[in-house]
Amino acid sequence: MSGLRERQKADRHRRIIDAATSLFRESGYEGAKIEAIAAQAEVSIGTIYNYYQNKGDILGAIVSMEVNEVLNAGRGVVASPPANVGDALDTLIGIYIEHSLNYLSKEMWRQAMAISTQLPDSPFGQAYTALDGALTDQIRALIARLQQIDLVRSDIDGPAVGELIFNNMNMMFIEFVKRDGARIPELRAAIRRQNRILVAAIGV
Amino acid sequence: MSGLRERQKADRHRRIIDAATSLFRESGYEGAKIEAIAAQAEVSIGTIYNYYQNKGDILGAIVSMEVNEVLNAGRGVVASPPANVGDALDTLIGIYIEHSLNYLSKEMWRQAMAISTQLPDSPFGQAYTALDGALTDQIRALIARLQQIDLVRSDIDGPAVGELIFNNMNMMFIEFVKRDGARIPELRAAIRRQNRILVAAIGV
DNA sequence: CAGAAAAGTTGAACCAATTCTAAAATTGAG
DNA sequence: CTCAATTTTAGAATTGGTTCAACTTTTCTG
Repeated sequence: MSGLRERQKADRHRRIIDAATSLFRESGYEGAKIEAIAAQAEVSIGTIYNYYQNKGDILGAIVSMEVNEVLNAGRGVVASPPANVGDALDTLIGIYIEHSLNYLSKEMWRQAMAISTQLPDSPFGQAYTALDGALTDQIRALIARLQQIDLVRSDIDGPAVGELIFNNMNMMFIEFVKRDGARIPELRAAIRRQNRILVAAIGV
Repeated sequence: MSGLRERQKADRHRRIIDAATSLFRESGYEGAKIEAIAAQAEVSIGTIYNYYQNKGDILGAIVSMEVNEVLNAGRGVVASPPANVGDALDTLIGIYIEHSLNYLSKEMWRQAMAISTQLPDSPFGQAYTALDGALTDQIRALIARLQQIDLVRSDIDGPAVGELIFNNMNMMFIEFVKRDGARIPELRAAIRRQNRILVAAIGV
C-alpha cells in the first residue's frame, strides 16, 4: 500500500488546490469556472468531482488552511497574554483579523460564509462550523488564562463571555467582508469599543 | 397614469410572491424551480425576471415582510418595557425569535442569509443589511429607553451595547437555523445566559 | 509475469438559473 | 379613434455546475 497511487492522489489534490487558489484570487469564486480549474490543474472535470463534492468544498479546503494558520498564530497569545484584559483581547482578535486576508479575498470569504450557511451538512459546512468552534474555544482559553493570573474575576461565566466575544467579532467580520470599502483599522476600533463594555464587567 | 398597467403589475407581483411562498415552503428554496413558480403564478419565466433580478430577490421580498412584522411587534416592548433589564432584553429577543419561523422555514432562512452575504450589493443583499440595521436600532432604542427610566446606567456606551447584543443574538440565530434539530427554548436560554453578563455590567 | 479486481479518470450529456430578442399589449398625442 | 412609441411578455437559447457510464491505470493474486 501507499505506492504510486497514493502519491498521484496527493499530487492531484495539491494541483487542484493550487489552481483553484490562483483562479479564485484572479477571477473571483464565480468567475473561476470548474473547467478552467481542471485545465490549470491538468486534470479532468470528473476528477475534480472525485476529490471534492462540489465547487464549494474546494474553497472550503483553502479556508481551512487559512483558519488553521490563524489558530496557530493565536496560541502564542493565549500562552502568554498581555498584562491587561483589554489588550489581551485586542491582541488575539488583532491576529485573527490581520491574518484573515492573507490568502483569501473578501469575495472568497463571502462565498465561504454563504456556502457554510447554505449547506451546513456538506463537508465544508461542517468543517466551517468546527473552525468557528475552535476559534470560540481559543477565546475561551484566553479568558480562562486571564482568570488564572487574576486579571479576570474568577466568578464570571467564562464560556459564555468567550462565546459572546467571538459571536460579536464574527458578526463584525461578516459585515466587514460584505463592504469592499471597509478597512481593518476601523473594524478593530469598533470591536475594541464593544469589548470595552465587557472588559469593564469582567476585569478584576 | 396608473391605469390598467399599474394594476396588472401589482397583481403579478402578488401572484409571484404567493406562488413562491407556497412552493418554497413545500419543496424548499432549491426544490422550487423558477419554471414551477412561473406556472403557478400564471406568468412566464421572463416576466419573473422582469420583476425580480434573480431567484434570491423573490425570497428577499418574503423575508422583508417577515422581518418587518417582527420589527412592528418589537415596538410595543420598546415603548413599555418590563421593569428590569434582563427581562426587557429577553422579551424583545423572545419576540424576534418566536416570530422568526412563522412564515420562513429554517431552510429559507439559511438561503436568505447565504444570499445576503454572497451578494451584498444586490437589492436583496442591501435590504437584508438594512433590516439587520433596523433590528440593531430597535435594541439600541430599548437600551436608551431603559436609561431614561434609570434601569440602565446613563454613562454606558448604549449604541455599542446594542450592537453587541444584536450581533451575539444574530450569530446565535444563524447557528440555530443551521441545525435542524435545534429548539427555540434552548436558543433563548443560551442567549439569556450570555446577556446576563452584560446585564450585570450595565444595570444600575 | 499474466490476468482479474479494484480504484480512479474522463468528458459528453443533463439540468436549472439566467439572458436575449421577437412579438404583444398599453399608453398618449394628434 | 388611430397609430407610433414605450413597456412588458414569452419562451427558446445560453451557460456553467454536476452526474454518470465507459475507459484506463494501478494493485493484487497465483
